Amino acid sequence: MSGVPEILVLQLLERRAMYGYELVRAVRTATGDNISLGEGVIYPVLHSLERAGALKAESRLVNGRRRVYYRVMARGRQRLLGLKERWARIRDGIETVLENAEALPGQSSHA
Amino acid sequence: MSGVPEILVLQLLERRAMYGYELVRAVRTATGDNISLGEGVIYPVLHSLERAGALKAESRLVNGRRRVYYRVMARGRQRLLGLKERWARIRDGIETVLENAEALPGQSSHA
DNA sequence: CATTATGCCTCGAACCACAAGGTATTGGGT
DNA sequence: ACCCAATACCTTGTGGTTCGAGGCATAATG
Repeated sequence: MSGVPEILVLQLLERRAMYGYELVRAVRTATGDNISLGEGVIYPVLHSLERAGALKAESRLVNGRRRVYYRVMARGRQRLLGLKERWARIRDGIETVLENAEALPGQSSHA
Repeated sequence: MSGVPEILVLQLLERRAMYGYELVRAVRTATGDNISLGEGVIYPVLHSLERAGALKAESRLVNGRRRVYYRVMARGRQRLLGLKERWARIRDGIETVLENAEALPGQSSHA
């Protein structure tokens, strides 16, 4: 329905290349602690996006530890655009229903 | 992640009792054609909400056809409140990421 | 009398989310 | 020297959501 993990991953990677473990923390901080995705979500998303040609992986060695950096390819940017439109429709649809529901019963004060 | 169908069903039923088939069209029109949920989504949601005590079903016969009307119970209103909060967090989290992403790279023209 | 619309439903598949585990290295504490 | 936390990768199992594609039955329309 929402594709929330994908949209977050793609958008964050569009700003700069990151590796999975870093992305897990980035999602939490960049959403103002509103959304938190575990490694069990991030890694599979990363792999499927790479298989789809949306991301390109590059393995680097830093401090003796292996990091797999991902950067967005053209196909990933396209996909992000589609997800954004889809997201806007869902958001608008829900907001419309929630607002109309509060507007009808009384003149109310809203929240 | 989002619980979009549930929140729509609960919110629409809070305004007035409806039956499943009616709800399918109500979702489409109330969201301004932004969201469309099939019967394969609506009916299972209705049933699980009823099992959870959030909805109460009442079968009526109209024009020789059977209709199952659902209305929201106290537990359903509570659930809706929780879903709304959850929705607000997800929405804010995503909007934050999407906006910051466009604000940083260049001054851009946005879309 | 056949097709459409109404109205209910379920099933299989795909996806999402998470906790829990597994592997390996670095760095700190004691 | 030893252990444990943090870093960094990964998968697997379980459960919940969402979806499309059907199946069933009656009423209205052509």
